[in-house]
Amino acid sequence: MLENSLWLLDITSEKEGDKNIISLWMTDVNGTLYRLIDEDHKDWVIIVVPEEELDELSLYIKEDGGVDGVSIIPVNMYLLGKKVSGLKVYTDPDHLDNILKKIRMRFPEAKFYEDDIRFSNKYLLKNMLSPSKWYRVQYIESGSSGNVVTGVLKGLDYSAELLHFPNLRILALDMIVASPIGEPDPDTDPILAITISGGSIDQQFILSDSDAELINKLNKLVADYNPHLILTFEGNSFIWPYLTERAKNLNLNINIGVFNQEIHQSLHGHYSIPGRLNIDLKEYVEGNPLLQRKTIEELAEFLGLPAARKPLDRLLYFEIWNQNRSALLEYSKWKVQVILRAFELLMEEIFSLSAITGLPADYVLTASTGYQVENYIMKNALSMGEIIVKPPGHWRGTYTGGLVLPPEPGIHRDICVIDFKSMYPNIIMKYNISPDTIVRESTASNKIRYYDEVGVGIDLSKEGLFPKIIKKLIDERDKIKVQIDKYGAGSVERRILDAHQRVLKVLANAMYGYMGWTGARFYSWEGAQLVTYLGREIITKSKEKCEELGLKIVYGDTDSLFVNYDEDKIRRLLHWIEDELGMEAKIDRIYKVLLFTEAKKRYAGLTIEDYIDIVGLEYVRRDWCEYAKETQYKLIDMVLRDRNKEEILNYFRERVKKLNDQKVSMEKLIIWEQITRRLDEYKAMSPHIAVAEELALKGWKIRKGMFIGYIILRGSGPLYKRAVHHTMARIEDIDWEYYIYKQVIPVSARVLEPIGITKDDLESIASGLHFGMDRFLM
DNA sequence: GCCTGACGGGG
DNA sequence: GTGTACGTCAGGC
Repeated sequence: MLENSLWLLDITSEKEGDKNIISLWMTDVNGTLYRLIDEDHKDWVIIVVPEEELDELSLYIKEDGGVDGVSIIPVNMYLLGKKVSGLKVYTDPDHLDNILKKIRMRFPEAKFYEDDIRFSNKYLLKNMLSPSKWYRVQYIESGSSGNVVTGVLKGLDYSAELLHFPNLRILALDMIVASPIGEPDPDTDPILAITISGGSIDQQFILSDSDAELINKLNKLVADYNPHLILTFEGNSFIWPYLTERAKNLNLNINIGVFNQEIHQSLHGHYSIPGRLNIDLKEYVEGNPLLQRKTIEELAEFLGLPAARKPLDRLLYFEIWNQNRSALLEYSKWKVQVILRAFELLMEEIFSLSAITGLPADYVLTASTGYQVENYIMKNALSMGEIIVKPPGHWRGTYTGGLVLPPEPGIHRDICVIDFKSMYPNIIMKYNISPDTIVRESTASNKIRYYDEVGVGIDLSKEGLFPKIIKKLIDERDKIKVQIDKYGAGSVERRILDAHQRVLKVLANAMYGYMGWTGARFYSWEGAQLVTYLGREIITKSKEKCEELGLKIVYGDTDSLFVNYDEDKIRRLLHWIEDELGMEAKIDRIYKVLLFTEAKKRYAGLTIEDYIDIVGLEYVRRDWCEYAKETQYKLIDMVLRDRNKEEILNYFRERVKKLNDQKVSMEKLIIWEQITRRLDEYKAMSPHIAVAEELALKGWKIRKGMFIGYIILRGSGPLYKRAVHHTMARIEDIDWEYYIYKQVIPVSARVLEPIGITKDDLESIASGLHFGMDRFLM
């Protein structure tokens, strides 16, 4: 038997003969790939029946179940906090369905659990394994073919090693396809080029006779290089489905798995490449709220990577391919370089997310936050003796959320923001709120705390699953924060630890949202409702305390209070919060100048660090054109820095004049909006929907999540009849007045009204410009 | 003028 | 396919 330190890349399960075998795909520190198989893993189901039927059920399965190889273990576990006895029945996955069918008929009362978890995931959960971690592995080598060591797994121990990654071989890939009419179709439109880069490879295959050649080259190149990871941008949503379909039409395969297996679609639109990780950075971008437009250009900018010489829109690929091919080929090369560099910068985060949640590094990005959190909860539930329940699935209706105090409109000076530290996670811990501690009956006792106001009781006799998990996340994070200081700024170790602690924080913060999610296995409507209720209580009491102390409150939202910056009173407030409420609050930021309109959730401030902070206003939103947003930013800057009205109005006039003179580039006039549902599900017409329908008629696939960038043109009728896709707009058709009166003026008025400049004033200036007046008298 | 649908960012 | 609160616009009557 051999032993080695190996890093778990991925897990797959497949049928070989009549056996379902698990393959662990691992790599050693040098990058040698291992496939270790485990044939012993059985699928299982937990069956809970009334106590008195337990023996009968056990006997029935043993004698009448009619299936060989079944083993039964009696278990005592918790079902959402309630102790239950049941049977854990192990068998092959193929037989599981059959057995369940029979038992269901014979024991109609029986409840089944954990039969809805994927076979390979059960393996990880049962053995407490996470991908993207190191293990001490014992195995018997059964051969080694090409670049892969194959063997039979004999034992595996967790290794605490966290601070380095194996030497991974990485390939980034991009593909160019185009069609004269609309969306390229794999039935008719060949692959025009494939760009691949990574390690010493830097290649671009360009279509000559047939694209079959391109596919063959791709297959060969992947086999030769044997990468651990294949990176794309939009691989799962576009490249892989197109490539596999195109290959099928040519009687070829995309057989880029480690043993030349085909790539195939697995869960939730993820494509699985056996033995390799398929990481699609589009999915990273979609999960990162700091990125608005979800484009590769934005990702590059976000990470400080070089920009494309000129971003190219997919709608124009056909035209560009025919007229300026080299530009398109260069663009594709730029894309793969961005993908490679971006992954270098993001790998710590992605691998941390994988190691902590227990989902493989490629699938973890495909999974939404809810499923990431859920997998982490499942890991912990199992080790705490909780049965993993199924999602209850029915929506219990909406409930009241956080409390928002009305802002005091106008300009304020020296305001500080008091912020409760991780308010919801702390409420969950302090009040023991968890699906397994909720009590529905209003039984008052010393072990049950009942909240009349929301009609929810909490069992205080044992610590709940969610509080335990949050505590663990916080403890682990604290440990890392101590460890982190041992390493120098910019070191690999520090970056890994930092990514790790950020993921722990994100998960802790996501627990409340998960609790209120209808689709969650551990959905707890009562729990989520109680959390927000207690949050409102805390903020209300703190507000009253401020008033008592003589701190003037100008605004507050959910877990924050904006008060005048009086250090002494604030110190007393913070102590009171700690002593009386048992919560922790801190000074989050201090504003020299702060601007509020009448609207909640919208303000702008100048911090003591001289940083302009803009919240909720049009400047931070993507559904306003760039030109209007730039204007608003500059006006905010001028207002907060006490520039005089004349100067401010001069700037405004200059901005409107540029539009009036038609001297603004079209790019800055694009309005971006997202398609959030299928087109036939829309009840109302609006510009971006009209444009999307237009594109659909031209043969483009309109997918949920797509961004439509449109321009408003001159003409009559509703806006949606005058909106065109930005690639199809001509500058001479632009409705400049729309941009003046419906874009620039509203966003300007919003931030100028607090200093006494009205929308009417601005409109007079604008109309004055039409008539050739360049001076406005107030 | 008022209501509804749709969108996006905040905490 | 984590939650609720909120403002704003366009469309449609």
